[in-house]
Amino acid sequence: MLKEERFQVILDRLGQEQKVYLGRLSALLNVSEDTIRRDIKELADQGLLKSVRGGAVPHSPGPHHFRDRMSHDKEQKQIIAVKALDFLKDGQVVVFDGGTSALLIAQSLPKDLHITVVTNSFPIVSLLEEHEHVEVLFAGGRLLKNSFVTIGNDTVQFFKKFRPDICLLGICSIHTELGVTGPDFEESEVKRAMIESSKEVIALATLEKLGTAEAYYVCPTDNLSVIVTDQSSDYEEFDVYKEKGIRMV
Amino acid sequence: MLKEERFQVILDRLGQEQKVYLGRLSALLNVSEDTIRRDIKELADQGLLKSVRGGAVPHSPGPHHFRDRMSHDKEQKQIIAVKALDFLKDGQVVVFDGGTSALLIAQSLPKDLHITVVTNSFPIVSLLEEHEHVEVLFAGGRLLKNSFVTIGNDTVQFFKKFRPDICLLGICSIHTELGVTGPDFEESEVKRAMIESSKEVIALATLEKLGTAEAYYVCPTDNLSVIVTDQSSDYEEFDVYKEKGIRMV
DNA sequence: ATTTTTTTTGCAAAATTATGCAATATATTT
DNA sequence: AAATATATTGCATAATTTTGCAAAAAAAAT
Repeated sequence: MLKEERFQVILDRLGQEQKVYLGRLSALLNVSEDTIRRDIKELADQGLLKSVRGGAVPHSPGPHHFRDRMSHDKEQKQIIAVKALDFLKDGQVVVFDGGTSALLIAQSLPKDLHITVVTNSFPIVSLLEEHEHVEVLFAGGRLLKNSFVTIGNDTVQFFKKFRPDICLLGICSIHTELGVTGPDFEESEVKRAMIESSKEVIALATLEKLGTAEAYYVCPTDNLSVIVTDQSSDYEEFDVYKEKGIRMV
Repeated sequence: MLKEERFQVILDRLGQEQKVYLGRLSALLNVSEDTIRRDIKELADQGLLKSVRGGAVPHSPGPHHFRDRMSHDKEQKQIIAVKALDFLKDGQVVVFDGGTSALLIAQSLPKDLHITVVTNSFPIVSLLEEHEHVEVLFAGGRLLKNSFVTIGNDTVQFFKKFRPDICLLGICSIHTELGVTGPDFEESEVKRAMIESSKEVIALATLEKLGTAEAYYVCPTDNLSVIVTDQSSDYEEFDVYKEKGIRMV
């Protein structure tokens, strides 16, 4: 029996059931479980299914939905979130960026904090639902379906109307020379507006973001007041920022 | 049994029930509560549900969980929603009011309709998440926590920027002499802005709303093009509107 | 403040998967 | 057709993950 035939059988079954087991397939096709396992691995590499312990399940395709990206760096980002909370005080007006870093901060926000939140992110609003003492100002604009933030000129103009105390800025890439950059033009525009209107910018960056750059320019590193990262140990790179008067946490 | 199968069971249950319990699931799936707890934790990390003490509740980090307390007139409003759908055509720019009437329309919206929606309501956006061909423009402003709409001057200004084809307007109270009125000043302001910018206004009113009035003025009846109600039988009151050139459905 | 319940954490047993290796089958070259 | 190279398969073993249990910690309830 050809390997391709087994592939077909496996995929057919997955088309009908929601799962396949190593043992069953092994018995059905008269090969060892190892073989089936290798088959599944190969199919998984092609993205045709998802290999799981004990078998396989249909691969849920589709481009990165908002929910998926959340799990990525979660530990590191959670660490960052906790550190960043120290900067928030009662009475402040705070901008929350649309990224997942800021989202985790919103998630950890104490219920008794009295602040005004300015944001363009629906998930943030959703999380702040229960916080009675948080006033929310939402930036209008065109809705970006996959990340649930608003963008465009309206959004930019909205941020320009305020003078918030703090901006919690999720960082895609940051580089000592090239400054802060991001992968999307319109989101970069919005970030820039947030930054320029705020008195103080707190950058939220996992270590892997440091020293990288992307296509669209957001702002120079000078605009940042604080960079919050997930590691306490010192890197040489930290010193470059410190010399610029940026506080590293 | 695959771990993924348990995941599926848990998520399925959450799709139907409002919550799931560790104990029940443990018994149902023949695994320890610890395992269920870990499953829930994993699903929670992916944002597929929210882990709570003793079990889990539905939750997406995207919108989705703006709880709609629209039990009141649901049947009548559903009737209205279906009727109102006839007015929506591909290519139109449509304003959705923040009320529950408009919400039900959004819920019944065909997936293949190509329209641009302008709204100040989070629940509307949440419902439109899956509609690929609907572009959403969201009005920024101050967030009203209990109804999840934005209000205030920013919201008003946002609507003034457009010239939508249709405005789907939920009606609190309408009176042949006094016009359309509502119970909240700021919401009235927003409604007025929606109405004034739109070419055509479709009023959504259950019968009990007819002939009543409230504290804050929204607009005269002249501004309405169509009134959609939940009864086909004719009332004398209908004729008054018809004489004014308003179509009754 | 105390009791009860639930969650977290460490740990060991069981199950699953990855890896190296030898045997077999398949393809390619001469 | 024979020889050689390449790929596939099954098995043993090592590494990893999952799972349930028990104790400690934390959170509600009283």
